[in-house]
Amino acid sequence: MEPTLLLHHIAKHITLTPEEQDFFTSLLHEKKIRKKQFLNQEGDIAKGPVFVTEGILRSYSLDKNGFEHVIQFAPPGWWIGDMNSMVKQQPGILYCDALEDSEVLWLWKSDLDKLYITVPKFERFFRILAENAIGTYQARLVNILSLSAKERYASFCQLYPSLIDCLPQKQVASYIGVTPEFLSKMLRTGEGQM
Amino acid sequence: MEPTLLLHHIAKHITLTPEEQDFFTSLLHEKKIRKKQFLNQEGDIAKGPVFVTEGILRSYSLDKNGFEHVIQFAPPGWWIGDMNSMVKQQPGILYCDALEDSEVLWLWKSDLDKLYITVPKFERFFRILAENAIGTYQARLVNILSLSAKERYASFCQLYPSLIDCLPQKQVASYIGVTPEFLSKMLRTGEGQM
DNA sequence: AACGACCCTTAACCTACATTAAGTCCCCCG
DNA sequence: CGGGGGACTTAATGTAGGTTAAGGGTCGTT
Repeated sequence: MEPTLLLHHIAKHITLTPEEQDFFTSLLHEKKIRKKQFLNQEGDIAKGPVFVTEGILRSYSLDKNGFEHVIQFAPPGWWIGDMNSMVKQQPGILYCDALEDSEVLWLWKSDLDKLYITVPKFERFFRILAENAIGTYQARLVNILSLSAKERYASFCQLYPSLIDCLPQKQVASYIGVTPEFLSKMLRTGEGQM
Repeated sequence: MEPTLLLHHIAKHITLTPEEQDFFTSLLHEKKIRKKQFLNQEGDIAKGPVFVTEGILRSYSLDKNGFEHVIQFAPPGWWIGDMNSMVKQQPGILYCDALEDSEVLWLWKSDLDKLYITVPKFERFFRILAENAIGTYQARLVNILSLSAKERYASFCQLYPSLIDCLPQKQVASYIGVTPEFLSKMLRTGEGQM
């Protein structure tokens, strides 16, 4: 197991003693997820928080016509999952799968609850994490509600410069909320203006 | 000041000693906000978290054509604000105003930071709060991305049965992402099906 | 009582985006 | 080497929802 990325990530917000670090690490599980394999499907109950160490995962919903709508991409260093399902241990509304062969670290929700009690510093860590996520979701909502498709694309490019050219175009289309056909036309036509 | 609602709200998730409760209460500020008055405007730096005790607030963005897009409604018992602005103390992207004469309790971000240190239990409280908010935002995104306007309206009615008939219709329209004219037409035409 | 402010409605017209349907390219797998 | 599936494109046609413009109702203020 290679928890270095995750431990660095944590060290940015809280300072752990070696023992605390070891205890935390002992709760982690590793999982390899090959391209197109699912981490979760709609209706599943999320086991616990999931941290990406390699590859790219995505979460998405499926509408009644069978179309996918990407909620989030998760390259290495990101967390992913259906929050309501994880927190309340209820069936989720999101699918979660790998766009490339990937690797994640995760822990059981029940172990996380124990962790909060034995190492309360983690309350702080996950609070900060959650607050940042809220900021991101608020910004995303503003985006979807108040920008045109072209502007949403521009905004995506700015926000995820690293993802833009390693992701199939149709995934980007799904994230910004248009069909692949329309994104294709948009990129051809609108080389210039907005 | 009337912090009962807020204290009840807190007691659902953590248990405070009388002293802790007093200390927390001593950090609170009360503010009355009359209808149409602003709590925050775009570009402001949020002072700290805001809890609604009376009335209704809303947060919204303003697009480049001057149209409003409601991000959230906050009746009594809800928190509201621009999370990125509050957490990172940077200019926000949201406006926040009162739809009715309202009353809120709030604390300075700097006092909140002190509170986390003197009463670490609050880390837990705000973590839980933030996690629930993420669940709500995820669900809202799924809604916007994968439902039609009619379905979004139905979903809104289900989620906020108490708000639906105390809110001007144009506010609901803005929340579900359509024009007031279109919502009006929708309600007339589609009495029956979906 | 009357003014304005605000909200809701209606209806004609408009457009950003979806749908459908071919067709190309390319890469992976047999 | 051959073929099939996935990703991308193109273009014709369709539609959900926007825009514009006008009129009417209600309420709070003077």
